[in-house]
Amino acid sequence: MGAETTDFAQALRDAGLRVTPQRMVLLSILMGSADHPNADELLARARAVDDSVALATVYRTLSALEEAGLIRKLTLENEPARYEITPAAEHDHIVDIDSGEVIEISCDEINRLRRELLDRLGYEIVSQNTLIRARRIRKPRQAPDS
Amino acid sequence: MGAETTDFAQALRDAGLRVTPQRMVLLSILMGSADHPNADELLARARAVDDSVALATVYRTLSALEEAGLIRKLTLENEPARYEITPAAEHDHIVDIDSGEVIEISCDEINRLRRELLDRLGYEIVSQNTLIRARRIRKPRQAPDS
DNA sequence: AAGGCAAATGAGACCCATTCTCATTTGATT
DNA sequence: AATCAAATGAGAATGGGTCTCATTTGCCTT
Repeated sequence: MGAETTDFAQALRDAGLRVTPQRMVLLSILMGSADHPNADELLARARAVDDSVALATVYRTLSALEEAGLIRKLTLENEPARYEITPAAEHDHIVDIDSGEVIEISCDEINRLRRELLDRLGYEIVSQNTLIRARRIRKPRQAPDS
Repeated sequence: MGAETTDFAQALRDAGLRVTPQRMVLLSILMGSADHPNADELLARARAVDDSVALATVYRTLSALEEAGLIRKLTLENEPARYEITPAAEHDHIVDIDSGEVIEISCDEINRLRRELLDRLGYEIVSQNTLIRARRIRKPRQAPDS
């Protein structure tokens, strides 16, 4: 029993990584985060659970999880990188330049066009990262979620 | 006269910036570069013309030129930012993960879709940066330029 | 053409996100 | 339980980028 816990441990093992409390904590924090925390924020949240976690371990774990494809790193301009669980559906990110908030947008059509375009150029996409800096001008026409 | 030289000086003045030899050198280097140099490379190229240019000036000038909209900063993952003259036609960038080369792709259709999508969410795009890490799989179907 | 002054520069100190080192601990395997 | 490579904590080191400050220089005024 303890389906989620087992999942994390199994996911780590499947990725060829040892199961350590630090990795379990970080993975569960990321899995349970609706936002996109950076390394410092992750350290703070991890320490709330296990106050011995070191920043170096956060970075090492994030690198390992990223390499294993379990999480994704968002490289922003002029601020530390943020992280998210690898999304099932590919999506891009908007950074609200006034609030600093990061919003996800899914865009299948854009992704399809991009893949086609790259294919025509003889490339295969390894990863892609679209960062849109934008300003809110009004309420959305329709709720983005649900 | 010297149309280009005058153009650079005028562009600087139009942006509310003083015309200095350092800025002229950097602007002309960027204008004449087909690649996407980073700050160190720009320093080296600038010093070939005027060996007193300082790295701090390169960064300050790049910030000023970016703020003025004359150039664009490309924030990459795990490597220093690169710069390019603000393109007439908006385009995205492919980083060839094997060669490190940066390739431009224009994608009007993608840009249109993106603008529409953001508009529907109540946002106005301030700037956008798409970075595609890709691997060459074969020769392009058709030459990308001309 | 000369003077005045805010802006720009060069040099180097500094900042800060991230990585590295190394002594110690720990997970997995036998 | 013993073994040992992998992982960790703590703090030093790295490196891209920014800041400080004394000096220089555009540009404006006269």
